[in-house]
Amino acid sequence: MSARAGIAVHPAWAERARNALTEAGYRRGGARSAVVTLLAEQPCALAVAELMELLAERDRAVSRASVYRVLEELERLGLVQRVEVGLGIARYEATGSGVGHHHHLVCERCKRVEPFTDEGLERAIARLSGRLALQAAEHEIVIRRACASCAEISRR
Amino acid sequence: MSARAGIAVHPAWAERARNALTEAGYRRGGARSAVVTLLAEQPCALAVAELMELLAERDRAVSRASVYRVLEELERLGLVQRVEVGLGIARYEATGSGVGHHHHLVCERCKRVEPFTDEGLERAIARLSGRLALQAAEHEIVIRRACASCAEISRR
DNA sequence: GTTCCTGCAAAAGATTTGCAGTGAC
DNA sequence: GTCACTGCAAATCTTTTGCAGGAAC
Repeated sequence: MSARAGIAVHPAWAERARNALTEAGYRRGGARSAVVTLLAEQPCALAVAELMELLAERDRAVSRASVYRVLEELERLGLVQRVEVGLGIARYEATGSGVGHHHHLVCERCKRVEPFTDEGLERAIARLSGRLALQAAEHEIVIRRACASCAEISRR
Repeated sequence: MSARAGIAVHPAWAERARNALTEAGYRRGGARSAVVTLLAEQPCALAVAELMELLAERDRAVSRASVYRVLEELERLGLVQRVEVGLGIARYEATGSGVGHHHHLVCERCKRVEPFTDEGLERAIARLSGRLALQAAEHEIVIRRACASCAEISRR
């Protein structure tokens, strides 16, 4: 489903996150560190359940309550973004400088979520921001369709 | 919050929805009709709670279970779109031909949801669809920022 | 030693489901 | 009269909160 262990996809983000947490007066607790480390290894947004499973697999289980609490802190600091892909559960991913900006493609059939980027789309959003006088607005684009493998299956 | 009563913003949609339901073998029950009528009057997506309140105000209260069931049927028929704006609750709105295609601006402060349209964005999405080989993909764009009145307040 | 962090269990919301009575055809 | 529709209540699922013990500083 995603990076197995140890390979930080966003090393700069991980460091920034730890510094920001320290500066904000948070202590370096085990649960908090584990969540930050895990998020730094993910190429795309994870659901809380997935996050907990991955943490448990590496013998660093964290309680549900702590996961939600840590994610909330990180979101408030602008380090994590909550992504709603339309299936009733929230997903979370690292965001901000040091992390590639991307949007999401959601498969209507298997529910898989994949990241994608598009220059033209970003330009259109930038122009739109000017028109609507939005400063620093976050944007999130979700496109729903059948993913490659599911489109294949339904074609049979 | 939205249209008060009786003024169908999407008359063509209402008729299409009723026909589609009939063709799909559904009977013209009271709850089903009430929900379709209400949705046809809304310029933007409603939460289930709002929908129930509006129905109750016009003395055509519908139970929560029925509202969810009707919305699910309509969604499956492609007549209604579920919109997740990132606050833990789903919103629903009429969609398809006869209804203006739009996206959503969500205020981070007061949680208000407003519709917006943008030609450049649509063109960018159309080009993107070609690139990703998506056929008939639905897209949904949510932009979060402070709305005009909230931006005003926080500036004081 | 103090204050924050964490896990557990319970609570709170949103949504779904089971079932029995009511209404459409 | 039959079968679908609806409402109620209970169940389920995600997320949040209260609290007591444990860890960081």
